[in-house]
Amino acid sequence: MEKVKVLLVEDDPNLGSLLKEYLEAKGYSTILAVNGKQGYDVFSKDKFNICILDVMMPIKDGFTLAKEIRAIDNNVPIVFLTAKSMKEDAVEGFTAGADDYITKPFSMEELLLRIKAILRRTENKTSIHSEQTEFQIGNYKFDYKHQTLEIKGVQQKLTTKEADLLKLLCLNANEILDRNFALKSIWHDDNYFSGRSMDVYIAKLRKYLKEDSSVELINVHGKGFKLLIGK
Amino acid sequence: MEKVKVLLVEDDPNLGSLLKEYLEAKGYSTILAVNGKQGYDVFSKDKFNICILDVMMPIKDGFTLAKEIRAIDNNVPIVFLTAKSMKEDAVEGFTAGADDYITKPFSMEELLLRIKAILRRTENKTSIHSEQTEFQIGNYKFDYKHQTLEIKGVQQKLTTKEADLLKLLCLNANEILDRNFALKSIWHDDNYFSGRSMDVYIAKLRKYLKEDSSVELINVHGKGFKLLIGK
DNA sequence: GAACAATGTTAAAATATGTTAAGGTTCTAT
DNA sequence: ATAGAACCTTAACATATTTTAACATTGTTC
Repeated sequence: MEKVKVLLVEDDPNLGSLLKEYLEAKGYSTILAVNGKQGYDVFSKDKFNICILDVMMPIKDGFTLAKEIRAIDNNVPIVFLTAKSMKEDAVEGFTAGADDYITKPFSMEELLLRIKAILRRTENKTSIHSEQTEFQIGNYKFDYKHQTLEIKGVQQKLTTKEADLLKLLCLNANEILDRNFALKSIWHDDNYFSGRSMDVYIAKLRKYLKEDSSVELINVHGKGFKLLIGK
Repeated sequence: MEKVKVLLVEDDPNLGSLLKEYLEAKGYSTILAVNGKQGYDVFSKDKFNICILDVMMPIKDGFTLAKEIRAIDNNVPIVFLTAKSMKEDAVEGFTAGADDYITKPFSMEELLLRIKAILRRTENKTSIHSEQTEFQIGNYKFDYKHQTLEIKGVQQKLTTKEADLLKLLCLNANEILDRNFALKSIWHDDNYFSGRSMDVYIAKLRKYLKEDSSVELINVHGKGFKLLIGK
């Protein structure tokens, strides 16, 4: 994972270096600029994952800077730090294309949490896959993303429902996958018919999985199913 | 543009209906649920653009509900309303996959602004209006603006519909492109015939994309399509 | 072990999607 | 304006996926 780069523009040197230090300690590569003009220069030369801008600054205020940044990059997340709590300011800030704003005083933890929330949202779109997508089931290799189950070089294509159910079973391997939990997760419903439908899929999965005798898909009466793997 | 759908879960009936009214007035289609359980039921039956959850509720609290919602939909934005201002709670909230949280008391305008910020962030990434115009699809290079798809120096000209659909798929690469969302975005209509038309285009795109075996355009039954890129 | 509930299993019914080609419609060059 | 090309929709038929039905088996309770 690449290090996240933060542009921090804050004219108060105490707060600025404090935040920079904190963010660095949390693993973010942070550049601190002390006014809007410098902030713009830095931004135009480098690429950042997120910008944190103080609103009230001499020379060039945060809103103006945000607009200039937007002109260069329409997508980079921008967070405002503002002492003002007035509605109008907030409106102006968001209009300028902000993704969030934090009113001073704030805790550094809160800032961090908001940064994380924003990054998660943006990164999720671009990173190939953050969730687990490949599973080893005995001698089988299950690729959830591609919906395939392979053993001895033979590949079985799975349907969406088959893959969903098998994934849940894998995530709960050697533990009970609760019947109702699975139904709600996949069928979004736990009525009688959905239940019977799931039972049908369990039967199908058992068929697929019988090439490896160390793998078993058993029922736990009244509770759910358990995928027993290996050993 | 389709109306934005908001799921609001708030146990205080006064605050709840006040917010609902306000959001409706602002043009958001809002469903109000009065507790976590009801919120879950509503969510599992319908599709929402954003969820606003009160944290402290009887029966099922907002954090628990958020986890359940995440199990169904890993992407829908979640905002917490919380009277608590403790760090720990905030941490737990964000861990549960929240995109923002607002501490009571808050102004309705602030809520609206935060909702807007989040929606802009999410929609821009996936909507046909995204500014992004060039995409790498395995060994293919797709130029949306010029409507071309190129591999090994061979250039295929795309029609408008082909390019639109491929762009939406790229913006949601490795994730599900919801069938109805795509239909509404490109065909401005989700009736039967538009759907069949889209299926025809999917088939055409599959033909174009079969030069690179690491690229797959698969169907997710009842949901939509997924463009799988790489590995 | 009788009665009921839960699960196993297979197949038919109902939906959804895949694909090709035939019809329309719109655009473009003359 | 009009023929031809390009594009989009609709039709028609094929296949895939999911749900429902039907009946068999297993487990639980008393």
